[in-house]
Amino acid sequence: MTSEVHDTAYHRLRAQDQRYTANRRQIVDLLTSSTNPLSLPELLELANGSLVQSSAYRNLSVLEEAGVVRRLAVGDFARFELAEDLTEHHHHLICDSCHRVTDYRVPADLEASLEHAFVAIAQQTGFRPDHHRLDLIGTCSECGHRPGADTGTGLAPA
Amino acid sequence: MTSEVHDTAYHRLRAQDQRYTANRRQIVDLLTSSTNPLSLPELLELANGSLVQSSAYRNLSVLEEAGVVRRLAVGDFARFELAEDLTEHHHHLICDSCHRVTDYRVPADLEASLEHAFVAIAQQTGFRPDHHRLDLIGTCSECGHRPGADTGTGLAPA
DNA sequence: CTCAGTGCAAAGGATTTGCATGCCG
DNA sequence: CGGCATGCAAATCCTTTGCACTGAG
Repeated sequence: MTSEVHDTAYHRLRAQDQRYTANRRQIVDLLTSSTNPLSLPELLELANGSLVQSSAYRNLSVLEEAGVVRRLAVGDFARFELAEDLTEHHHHLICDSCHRVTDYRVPADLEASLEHAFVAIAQQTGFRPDHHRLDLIGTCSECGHRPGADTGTGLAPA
Repeated sequence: MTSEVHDTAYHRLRAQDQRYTANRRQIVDLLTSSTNPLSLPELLELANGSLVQSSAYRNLSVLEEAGVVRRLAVGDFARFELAEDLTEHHHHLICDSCHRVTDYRVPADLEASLEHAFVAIAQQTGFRPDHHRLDLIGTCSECGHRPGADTGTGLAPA
């Protein structure tokens, strides 16, 4: 399954005349093993010094353009996760306090109702939807206990 | 209706020992008359030189804390709109190309289904939802005609 | 008078880019 | 070999902050 992700990543990069280098592979690995979207500092920390900021940003851009990675804008900085077709369709719980993001899913019939509504929207407005986003914004269970927690970097509090 | 918004804004600021100054009033005016969330450059442009960047940011922060304005993170920069209880509940069509945002609404029964699902999520995860966000990401009708359009600033192309 | 609000300029922080070097194909 | 990927450092862009000044109560 994870090798399948690498396989897909490889082919999508190839399709854009890009290489699937060790650095890019490691980024995909880290995103694959994480249960939720990662900020760049988090990614660098998980890589334990083997990734460099600027190259990581560059590689994330390449991966994003190849459709392997998706970039999210949460709070003041970006978070990255695998493209949806490499994971299961899911949505995000976003904590207003610590800016951490957790995945969740809704029942299939609700997703179906949403899709149905989007078709109507598209027809009415001429907007061509690519995907949707159903985020819940609030306070995560952890910050519920520690009011005011906010690390700024998106890293776990010390 | 618009004077009602000012009235509410006034009282919410007062509740935080803040004044409802001419600058703040103008920001609320501009947000009220716009049909969609505005970036800061857009706001300044609409104000035609009568607003200053740093003060506008500061006032938007004050208005946000008072619950008059909501800040969105779209793409690389922030966009601002009136708080939801000063408008109707709505969602956003976000154009991947020009980063412009348009409001839309879904049927009430679908909103009800969503709320229902969120209650379940909250119980399962301990996450305490404040509000939700149902964005459609794709290409707006305008960019569908002009592929690749992206002004960077969120301002309309020249 | 006093203190919050304002404008200007400088600082800050996330992200991007220029450039010389290293390595894959 | 040739060109893309990499790392470092400097630059960029949005946003925030420091500071002196102004105006309302």
